[in-house]
Amino acid sequence: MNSVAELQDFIINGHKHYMPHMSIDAAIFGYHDHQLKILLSSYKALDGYCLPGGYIRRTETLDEAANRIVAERTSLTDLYLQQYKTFGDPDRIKWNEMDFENFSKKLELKYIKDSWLMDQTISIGYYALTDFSLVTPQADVMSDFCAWFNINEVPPLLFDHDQMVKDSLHALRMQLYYYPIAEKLLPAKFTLTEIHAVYETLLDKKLDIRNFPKKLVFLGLIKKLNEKRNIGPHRAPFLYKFDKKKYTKALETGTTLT
Amino acid sequence: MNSVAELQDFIINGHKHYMPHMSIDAAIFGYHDHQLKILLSSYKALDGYCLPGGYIRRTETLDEAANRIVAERTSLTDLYLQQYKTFGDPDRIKWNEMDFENFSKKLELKYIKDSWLMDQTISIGYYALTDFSLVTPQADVMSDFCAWFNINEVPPLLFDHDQMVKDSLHALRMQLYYYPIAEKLLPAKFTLTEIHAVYETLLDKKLDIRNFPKKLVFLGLIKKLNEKRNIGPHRAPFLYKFDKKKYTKALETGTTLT
DNA sequence: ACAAAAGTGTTCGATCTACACCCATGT
DNA sequence: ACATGGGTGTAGATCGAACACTTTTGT
Repeated sequence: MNSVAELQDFIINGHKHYMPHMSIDAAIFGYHDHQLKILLSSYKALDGYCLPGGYIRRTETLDEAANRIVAERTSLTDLYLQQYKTFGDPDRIKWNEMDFENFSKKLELKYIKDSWLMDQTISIGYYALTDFSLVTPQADVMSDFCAWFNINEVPPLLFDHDQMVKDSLHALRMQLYYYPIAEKLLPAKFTLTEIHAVYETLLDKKLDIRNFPKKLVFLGLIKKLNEKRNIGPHRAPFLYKFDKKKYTKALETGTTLT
Repeated sequence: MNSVAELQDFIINGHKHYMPHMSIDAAIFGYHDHQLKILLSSYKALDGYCLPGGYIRRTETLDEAANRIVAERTSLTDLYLQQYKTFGDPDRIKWNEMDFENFSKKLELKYIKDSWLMDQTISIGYYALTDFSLVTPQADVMSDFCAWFNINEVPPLLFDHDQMVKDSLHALRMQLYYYPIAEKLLPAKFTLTEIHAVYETLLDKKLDIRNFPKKLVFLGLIKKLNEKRNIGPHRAPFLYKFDKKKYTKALETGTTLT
């Protein structure tokens, strides 16, 4: 949805193609080089930031919808995506935070107030995980802007999105103990130092540098390759890769990792 | 909702008071004396069983709605209740399984086909846990009947409810390792044998009779009382109770229990 | 030779598992 | 005294946590 005309049509007729009263909000986490970020957007004439979201097409599964919504902002598909909780407090959206008139004026739209979009909405929370260096955040007609924020510098968000960030981050960290999620954040071949940094950053705690690889190799999740990477004036580190079979099996059954 | 007139009004005007396109389905698990059961209902003129469900009032939170829905079937409030997953496949409800004409005729209703109820619906899955001996299952105008089924004798269910049972049971068992859920299934004072049976039955596996109490007492979750129960011609077992403080704290933070 | 990062092994304590016999009570 | 279910302790294995020095490489 990129033109104002399309948006106008969406506002009037969207409920024929999308499920009304229902949205998906995505906490998209991005890792790169010891940093954990989250993608926030701001809407035209709304004062503040929120998680990117969208609606569910009547022909889509929830996972498909979440994938599409995330792809619209990141241009990436196939990143790690998980439903974690559904939010439905009747007062989760504070309508005084929405400035319809301003919004409509800014975009030269009509019918905002009576639109299906303005009814009470329950939101399905998804989180996604990707390498933020691969992503150029995309705004669209409704959003002023869309950008990565450092996880420790997230401003207070609109609606119940503070809660969503908190819950999604908690879910992500819990899952990290059971599922080898890190695969999507690393190149096909990576060093021990790199994967170690991923875990430390996502969990926001120190992991013993000597015990950590033991566990991963013991579990069979990663395999040492007979290659090294040249990194300048230092000892060349060995490269590792995920064992695809063990990895996908672990995604199903779960493994523990401290 | 107990009269046909109320139901008729609900079918026509319900969307003013309830969120349309959205329902809650509850997997209500009941434990008693080594048995695990689940509450199923069947709808008039629908061929088969399904999980009890309901709609969300526009003034309710999701948890409140789930509580109400569960209370309508069990007459109990305040049982252990958890949201575990939201289901939204566009084909999750096979409309050929719904026999509107038959249903309408049976209840002498009009307007079924055009009702808000007949649109595509996303369902929020909750599970609940209670002592089934405390519950007399309640049917209502829409349901023929509502009864406890042994968990191993659940017939194939309508819609995507087989998946719901599977997922909810999995969620329940996972949570049982982290949260001392059993409290709601036992009298205030209980014996080690009783709580042991609860865990073995819910997890469907053997737990060492000697190691099990060690863990619980070590964690401080339960406390030995200076009372015994008279159980006839055998040694009288000591009674235990949950340590409320530790218990509620564990509900927040989680504990592990193997 | 030195600076920078990689890589590696052992010990200790905690925890988990497995396992079998004696105890208390009522009839 | 006996039948029934209640209750307890220990040893071995496994797992996780803590910890510091040597190796490699390019300049």
